[in-house]
Amino acid sequence: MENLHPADETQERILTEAEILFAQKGFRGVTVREVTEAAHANLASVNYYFGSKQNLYLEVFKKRWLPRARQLNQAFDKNVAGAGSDPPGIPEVVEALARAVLEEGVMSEDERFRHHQLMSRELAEPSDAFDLVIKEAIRPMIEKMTRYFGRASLGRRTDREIALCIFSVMGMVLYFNFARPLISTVTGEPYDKGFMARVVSHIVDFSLYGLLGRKEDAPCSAP
Amino acid sequence: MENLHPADETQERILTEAEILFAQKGFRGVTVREVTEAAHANLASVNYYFGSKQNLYLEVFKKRWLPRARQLNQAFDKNVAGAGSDPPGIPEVVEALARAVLEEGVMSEDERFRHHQLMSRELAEPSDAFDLVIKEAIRPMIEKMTRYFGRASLGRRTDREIALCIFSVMGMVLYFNFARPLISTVTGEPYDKGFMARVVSHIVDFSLYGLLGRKEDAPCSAP
DNA sequence: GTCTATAGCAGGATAGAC
DNA sequence: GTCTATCCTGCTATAGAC
Repeated sequence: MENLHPADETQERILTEAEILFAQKGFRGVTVREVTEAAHANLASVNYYFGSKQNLYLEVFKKRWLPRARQLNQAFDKNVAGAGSDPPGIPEVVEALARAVLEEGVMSEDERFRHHQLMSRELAEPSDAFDLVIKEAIRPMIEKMTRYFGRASLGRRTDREIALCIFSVMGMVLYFNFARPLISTVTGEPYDKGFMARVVSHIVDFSLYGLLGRKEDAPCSAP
Repeated sequence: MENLHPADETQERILTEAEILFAQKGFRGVTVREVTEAAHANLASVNYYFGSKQNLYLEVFKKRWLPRARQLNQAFDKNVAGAGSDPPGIPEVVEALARAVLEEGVMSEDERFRHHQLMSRELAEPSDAFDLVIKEAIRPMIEKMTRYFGRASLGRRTDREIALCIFSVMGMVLYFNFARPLISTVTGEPYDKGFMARVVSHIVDFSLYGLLGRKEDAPCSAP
């Protein structure tokens, strides 16, 4: 007779629920009991499949986070290529990035939110997964953008200045994710699709022209 | 005979060490044992003076975080006033903000770092202290900046767009603090005074002119 | 006010039946 | 592979001696 929950499916369910909970409350904030209950699995299953809670956390990054990071990376490439201009200019690259990272595309709004939450936690308080995040996802992305920006000869900026610019853009992007409680409290607006769309075009506009140096009659967010 | 550790001093020591630890590891990551040991106080003293761990956390915000937030706020005002121009322009306001928040002034580098760490944690995962942070520190600051920016008639931006701009600047500022592990790993540079000075001028420049609209070639609104 | 001792509980991990 | 029962550690909070 077949089992109701075959092994590999149980593993998958645990990974799924673990990721949701780790993103919400961080490693320390989550208990193994919580995870297994959410996954409708037995308390012992985490240790059976993953050896320890710590290793489950790492596996969430290896099996779930990393593939999505690569998806985003590909979406970015596709967006840049889709913009047409060759070589792509700064506006095209920045918009491609913001779209890939913030807009509903390959993954759902919730999934993307979790993705950034998990990453933000690692960036602020590194653990086992930090190296993996840096080496496999962030550094390649930064190198790619440095090449784009360098090729477009970004003002007379040095590589070091370009790195600061990239961090600034990343900072805005992540901030609009992790500070959601602040932002919706202060603006009084719901964090919905419409708001996100305004955030994306704001970030593009702000990154390109800042507060003062706007293109005449700039695009910015409409309503 | 006088006591070696009078009551009020013990309270103060506990607050001091608690703040350091909460900033480093968050509420859940810190144990009462850790705090009392660091403060050279008894395990029972946290409950004696503060009632509970949760309330100790809240008191750290009331007694330590808030006064410093007000100091930063005053430093900001002073910087704006010191810039001379009346009414102050956008560049003056942005620079005054970045200086107040990032540069070594009223408080030490470590102290400022802790301050932002504590705040970032609340912004991402609100607890009891969230309302206090918003009402007493962030909202007043945002309102003040909205007035400055509005008075300087920032392009033809609406209040809603101005709010997004303010969040963007805040996002960069906080990101350069909380993502230190990432930034020093990727740049390979130490997070010292020299680096921070470059970060401040980068943030000012980036906020004002973005990637493209630099001073020399893109005057649109009045400086 | 300070300290020791401990109650009382939650958590991660494991042994062993099925 | 799955599940129950349990061990053991480490936590917050408190009682009560000094």
